[in-house]
Amino acid sequence: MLQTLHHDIAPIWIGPRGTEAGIRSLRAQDPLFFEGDDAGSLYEVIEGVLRVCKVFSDGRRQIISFAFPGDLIGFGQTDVFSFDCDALTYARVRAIPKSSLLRTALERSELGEKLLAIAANEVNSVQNLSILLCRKSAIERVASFLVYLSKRLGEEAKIVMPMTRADIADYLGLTIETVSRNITKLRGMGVISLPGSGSISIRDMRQLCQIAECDGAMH
Amino acid sequence: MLQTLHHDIAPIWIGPRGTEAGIRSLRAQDPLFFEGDDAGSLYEVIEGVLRVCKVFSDGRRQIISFAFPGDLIGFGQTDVFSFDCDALTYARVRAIPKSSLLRTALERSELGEKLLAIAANEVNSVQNLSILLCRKSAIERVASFLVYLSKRLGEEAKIVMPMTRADIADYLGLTIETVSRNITKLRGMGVISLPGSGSISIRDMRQLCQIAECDGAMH
DNA sequence: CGGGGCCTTGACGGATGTCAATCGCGGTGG
DNA sequence: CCACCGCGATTGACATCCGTCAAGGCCCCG
Repeated sequence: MLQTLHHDIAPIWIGPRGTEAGIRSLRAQDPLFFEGDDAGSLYEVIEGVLRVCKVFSDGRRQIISFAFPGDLIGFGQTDVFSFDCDALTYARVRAIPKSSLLRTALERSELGEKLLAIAANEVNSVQNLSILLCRKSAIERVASFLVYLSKRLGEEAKIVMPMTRADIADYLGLTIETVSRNITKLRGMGVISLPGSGSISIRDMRQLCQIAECDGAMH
Repeated sequence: MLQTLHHDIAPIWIGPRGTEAGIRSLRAQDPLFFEGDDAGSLYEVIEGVLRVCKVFSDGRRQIISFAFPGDLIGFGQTDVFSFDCDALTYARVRAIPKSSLLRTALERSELGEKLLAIAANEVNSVQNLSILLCRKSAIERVASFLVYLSKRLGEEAKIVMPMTRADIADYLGLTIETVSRNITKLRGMGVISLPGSGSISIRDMRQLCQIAECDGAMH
């Protein structure tokens, strides 16, 4: 399911570990790159949350993924990026030149397998997102998203939301209003509460998972 | 968009080219493997069309991809397959043991790049499918699918459909009825015609692409 | 000629999108 | 300190698209 996106893939980048080489700091709303930029590097998120999205000529926007610490951005992009990326919060990322990535992978055979594992993970993530987008109702999507977000942010009861309703909507393939209505509905069911602006508390994770259909079948 | 799925990636598998080693022949409806089977090999399609799909406990089915000659099935699967695969038509596939894949990739550095390119392609395919599933109306999806199918089957005017309406529906995230209605609508618009059972002629590819929103933004 | 898939077509209902009004909160300036 | 403003979120009314259910047609094959 959604909450399995990008899990448990350890960073494999050997490079200049202790140094600050290739580190970029971003404030909230700062762009990391735009669609069409040269994709000579990929990025490993060190801190913060970033947003990867594709904007269409008619204004429609699809958020492809949110990237949390440990995630890779831009893996599998060939010559130029096919999407935009910007920071939702203060964030730090490490740039990984693609050349060094390939060289490292070739020098150390066990890394080749990790590369394949990352590719597999990437593919699985997007497949799971597809299934979510095409087979789940609005409330199931919202519940799935909250479960996913909780896992990615450390399983704490109170989630400080790094993204707006519009971001959630564009990720889940819904409208702002539908997201809002279903968050309200979940609150009415006692599954979550909204302790203050920009945060959500999960009061009944078990039930939230049931609504999200986190049952065995989904992976 | 859709029609860019799996394009222009040449087979990289060196192995016993001229021989018949690892070749499997399938009749229509024959399974290639099931979810949970050992994923020790992936498969390159030589001839025919196969269907990759995931069946859920509640009976819902999501077709993840159709595989045409030149396509790879099972790339990125780790220990066991996470989906079923069967043949829609008579088909031949070449089994590629994963061990030989990794070894080959490591021995020849240019293949590492091809592996990355394949991974990139795979990720892009699924991303495009996500966008289709979550941002397009039914008629846009059907039109996209027909454009995609046409490209994959050699751009001939008359398409002999290898799959049923149910397959199309489960690929596009629609119902059989909605697919049927929109095919009828496209016929009414003069964009396609149905010369006989199991085939479709594209009469106005330009307009079909417009309906599919094959405009520049989509890839 | 009859049967069984598969496909098409119609009627209807419900979930979600659209449009619009309002709320709540934080920032800013008087 | 308070009033105002602006943005995001919420809520409501309504429209629309698509799914559901049901009937019938087409075609292949026995």
